[in-house]
Amino acid sequence: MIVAIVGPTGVGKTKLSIELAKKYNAIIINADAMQVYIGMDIGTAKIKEEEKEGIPHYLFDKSDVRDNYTVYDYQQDARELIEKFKDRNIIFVGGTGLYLKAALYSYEFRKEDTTKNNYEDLTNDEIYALALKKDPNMNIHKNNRKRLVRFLNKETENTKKAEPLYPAIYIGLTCDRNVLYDRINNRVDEMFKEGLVEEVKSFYDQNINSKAIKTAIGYKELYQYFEGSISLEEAKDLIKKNSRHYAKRQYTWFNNQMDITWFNVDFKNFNNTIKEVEKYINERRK
RNA sequence: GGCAUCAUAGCUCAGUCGGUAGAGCAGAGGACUGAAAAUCCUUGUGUCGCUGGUUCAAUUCCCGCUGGUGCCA
Repeated sequence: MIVAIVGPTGVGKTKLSIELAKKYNAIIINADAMQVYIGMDIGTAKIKEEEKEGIPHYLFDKSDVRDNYTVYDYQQDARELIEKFKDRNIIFVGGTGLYLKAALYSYEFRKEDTTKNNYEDLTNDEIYALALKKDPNMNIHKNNRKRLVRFLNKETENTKKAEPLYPAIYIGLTCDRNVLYDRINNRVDEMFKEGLVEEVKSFYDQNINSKAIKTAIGYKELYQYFEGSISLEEAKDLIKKNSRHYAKRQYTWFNNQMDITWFNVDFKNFNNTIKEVEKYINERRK
């Protein structure tokens, strides 16, 4: 059985994953694009060693921060684990919808041009025109330069709609939007107390400017602070804001890209939530 | 106390030489096949502080009131 626990940042996915893993004697596989990196701990709210309660965790701390770990790598690694543990219960936990879909749905990544032309000297309109020339049905917006360039560098694109490849039970954790935003804000304050600034500073001092650092919320903003372009307070507020925006995008993905069953989290009595989810899983696996 | 100045969307503020208003941020919705915590798209009606006056018509001009800010006492 494969269970995937999804939802926005800060709803309690990690906690639920441990409880369910204990009940179903499952292993846990990370489905979070940033928790794969070694050393990015506080800022990614990664589970601590003592919280794992002896349950095997995979694809956490998988890559060096300096390396570019991509969806493609994730798909390979995740599917390898699915095969390896096909006789066991597997729980995916994480908020990166694309990673989950790449692992569990029929995503096929096609070969890309390795010369990596980034079309730097072309305007958005010119790149857009090139993409349309390549495929008139292409529907990437002309301002989405990053995706247009990627599209142009690909030999072909798989246009088939992605179907579920590995049967899985999708559990979505959610709560009232205002409650979630409060939780996110408070969690950022907690991260600062736990030493987020020091964690990020050590990367900064090592002169690391990798994709992971430039991408991850909590890291990119503190880099701006170290570089002197914003104050520490501003960095903190930015982290909160970006986390809120991120949570919203996660909802958009999970609501529209995957077939999720949502559960409202009872923060006062988390056991209620666990029981509700467990009941649902037991019904579904019959 | 006197003089000046401000009061407009949740916030910061534009603006209307008088015809009931618009940006940024916040918020909301959406897209998504090798950077995904990324990248990109769509979305702004609110007693224009309160009361009265002038006017066909006032958020806009005028009197007063209330509150904020600054300067002078």
